Amino acid sequence: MDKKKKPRQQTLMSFFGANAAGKLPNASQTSNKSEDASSPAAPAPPSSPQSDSSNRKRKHSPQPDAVNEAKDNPDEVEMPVSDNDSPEEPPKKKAARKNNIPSGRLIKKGDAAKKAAAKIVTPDESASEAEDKKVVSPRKRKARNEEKEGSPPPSKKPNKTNSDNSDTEVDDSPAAENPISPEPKQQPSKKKTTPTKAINAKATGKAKTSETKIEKNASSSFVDTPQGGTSSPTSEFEKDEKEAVKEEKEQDDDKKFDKEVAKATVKMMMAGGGSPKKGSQITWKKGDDVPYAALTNTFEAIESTTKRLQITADLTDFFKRVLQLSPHNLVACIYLCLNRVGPEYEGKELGIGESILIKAIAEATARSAASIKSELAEKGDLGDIAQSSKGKQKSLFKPAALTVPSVFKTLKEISAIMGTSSQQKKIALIKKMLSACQGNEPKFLIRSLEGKLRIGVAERTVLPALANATVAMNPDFAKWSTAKREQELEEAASVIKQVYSELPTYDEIVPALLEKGTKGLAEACKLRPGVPLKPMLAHPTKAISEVLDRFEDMSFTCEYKYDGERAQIHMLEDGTVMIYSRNSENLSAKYPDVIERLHKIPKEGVKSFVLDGECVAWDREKKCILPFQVLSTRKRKDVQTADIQVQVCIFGFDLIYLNGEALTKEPLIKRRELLHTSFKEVEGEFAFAKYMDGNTVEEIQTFLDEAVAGNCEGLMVKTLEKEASYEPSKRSRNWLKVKKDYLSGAGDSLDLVVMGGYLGKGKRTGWYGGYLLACWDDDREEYQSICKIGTGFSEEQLAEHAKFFKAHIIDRPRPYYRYTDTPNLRPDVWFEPVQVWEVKAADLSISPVHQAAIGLVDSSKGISLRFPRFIRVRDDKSPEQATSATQVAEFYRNQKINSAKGGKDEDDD
DNA sequence: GGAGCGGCTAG
DNA sequence: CTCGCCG
DNA sequence: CGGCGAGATAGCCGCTCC
Repeated sequence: MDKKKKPRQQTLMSFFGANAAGKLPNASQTSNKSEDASSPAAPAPPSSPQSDSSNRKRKHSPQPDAVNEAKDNPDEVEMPVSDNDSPEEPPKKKAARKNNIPSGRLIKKGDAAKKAAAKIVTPDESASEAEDKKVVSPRKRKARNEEKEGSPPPSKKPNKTNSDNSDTEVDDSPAAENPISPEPKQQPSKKKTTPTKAINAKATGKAKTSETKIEKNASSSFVDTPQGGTSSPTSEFEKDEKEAVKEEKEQDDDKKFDKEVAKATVKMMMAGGGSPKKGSQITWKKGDDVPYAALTNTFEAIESTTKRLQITADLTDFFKRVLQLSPHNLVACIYLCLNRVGPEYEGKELGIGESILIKAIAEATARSAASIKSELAEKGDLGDIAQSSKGKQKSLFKPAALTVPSVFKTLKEISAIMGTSSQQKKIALIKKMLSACQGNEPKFLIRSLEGKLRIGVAERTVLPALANATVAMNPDFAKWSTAKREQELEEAASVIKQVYSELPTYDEIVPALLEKGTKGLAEACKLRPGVPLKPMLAHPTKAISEVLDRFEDMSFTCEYKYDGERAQIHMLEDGTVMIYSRNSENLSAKYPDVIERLHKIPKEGVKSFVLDGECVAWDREKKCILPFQVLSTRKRKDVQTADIQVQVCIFGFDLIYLNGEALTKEPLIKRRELLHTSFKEVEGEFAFAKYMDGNTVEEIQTFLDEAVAGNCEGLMVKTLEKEASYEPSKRSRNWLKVKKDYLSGAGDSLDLVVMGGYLGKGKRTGWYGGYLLACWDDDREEYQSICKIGTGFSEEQLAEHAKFFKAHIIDRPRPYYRYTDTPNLRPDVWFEPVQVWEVKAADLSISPVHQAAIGLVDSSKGISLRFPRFIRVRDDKSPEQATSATQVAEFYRNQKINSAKGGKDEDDD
């Protein structure tokens, strides 16, 4: 692991000639200096002949050996050091003074040192007031810590140690809450915005209470609950029964998990822990439509905790009430919980985004879109904004209260609107709903429209809750023993998950459930061609040894992992063919060519099937696989076979259904055999995924190398006999993937300069959620944007960065910042070029927007990074020591070469 | 006909 | 992808 | 330690608006 990281860094360092950069801040600093100074080629002022001539050389030599070149001019690359005396001056011009300046390194966690250093670097920016302000995480976890035992947050903020003060401190210096503020001028005012669960939890006291309840309950008595009915006093023999159940069957993990859930659920049901704040619970008349508020109150309760069992319990409780009073609303409730307007494969989407929503809220509340936008930057949640704005608006007459089906129906309507002025129509519908909203409804309505409920609920929570609720409706439930309840709950959860994974359609499952209960469900809802099932997914692994560990003495197989798009191909008895994506989206319109020629593939006697495979771009002339980027240029709608540019080949690797029989329970070895006996390959159209059943490291390594050489991403490793069924719900990650990245040094590592930041949303409110990074082009003397980055940070780092950059905000980009000024790319806040980050990326690609190494690989387009992630701050590097444009270009060319010939050779260096 | 946005893929 | 939380 | 949910990334196509 280290092994891979290290060499790469060394490579970079050697490019710069920066001796041992990164080891000892001080040492390296001085040595850099001395080396610079003593070097005869020392950069010298901007106009120095040296730098000029080297520039020229670079420009004229058509395709020089880039490595050598970089080595030739290490000083030039590392030369300029940031300094802010004259910010508009290109950095290079300041190079002459570099020896006097401690460079961008300054910033360490240590306080005093940092203050001093920061001052030197930015005498003009009033960094001072930022300094003493601690960074308080807006996150719930931290607030919880305070609340619970007052343990200090993970960040080593010095003045945070005293927990008792923390609350007061927060109140005292609200500005410190958010190390960043959207507009530097208008400092965040007193009002502390809390998008976080913690504060909610604190306010209601709920999360805590329920925790306690659970604890207490586990050990001793329980309380009667209005919902659960009167429960028999089981606590004494609870334990024995639990034991009994436990040893009964030590099956596979997933079952165990279900069991745990079941146990906990029983407890909570008995304790009434499932019902959020009784007072706020909304009831309605039997047979009426469920009030929307009943749902949003449930959401509110769920949002206030992160405990999964608690969430399940809350949801269960809600479903129970719906089952009791308005079962006909259940489907709509479920869809709203999942934030969907219908089954996935129908592909219905709202077609609403942030900007449209802002407009709608603005109109509905008579505010300006601009003011909403700036509030959004501050608060990070449109739902909250809608809610507070709404409060001010008192409507003259009250429209009828919203109900779950009415909201659901309107959402469906919205998703159906298309064509001219569709946006206006959508806005009108949203306004109408907003005006009928009360209480906490706007918050969740808006979040639903945004497509992000952000309360911690998804399929894997809804399904068990649904199961629990159904079981609890059993008239005998109250009479059952604890063990019986647990068992029933567990079984139900497992059945529902199983059924859902094969037929992911609530429209069918729920009615069947209502009619037959969980027992008859599996019989009623079966895998069926035409309805996409959840695909089996793979778990990433870092090493071949990890694979061997995991599968120990089970038989397994390795397959090529093709670089394309997952394709689940269905053929019905009547010959209809459909293709679905990994997310159950219907791709049939995208691949008419595949559908047309699919009849050639099945052998005699195959009447219906569901086949799992990968759809890959295919070069018919060279008969080879093309990269994903080529595939992605295919049209998606109304594709006519005649004008298809990118040809495609399907690589089949699994067979899930054949001639009326589901094969999901069969082991892979049998499914694979059936696949091979039921279908035949057609060159350039259909092939079986290449596989190898060997099980030694050497064999696998060789196979992996071959796969990579054949333009594949790596390998998939799957069990053949034991635990080898196709059951996504059971263990959705029972397959492993080994990526080539691992082989070839885990991608490229670059050192990049931070140019600007984007305000975070949701749980990143108050910090920068992402940053714009650049490389340094010394020919053009400018920083060129290369990617945005938003991942790889811990929360602590997020806080540190925000605090650090606050002292380096500038009101407009430096003239030597090169980027494309699109709204998407333009940072919310610009920074001085003061810090270098090490960033890792999977790939480099020609970018339509980024500017790195422009003119070096493509005359008008720059290069960007794919999947960049933050590794660490490079305090030992000044911004002009960042990876240079030439190096970026070189990386880009290098990867092409490597992928062309198999990538194994550049492991080290 | 281009900009902006939404929605999908990928990891 | 990464992270943090939960069980 | 694995499952899950949430927040990020690049890049492409398609629809709407201007």
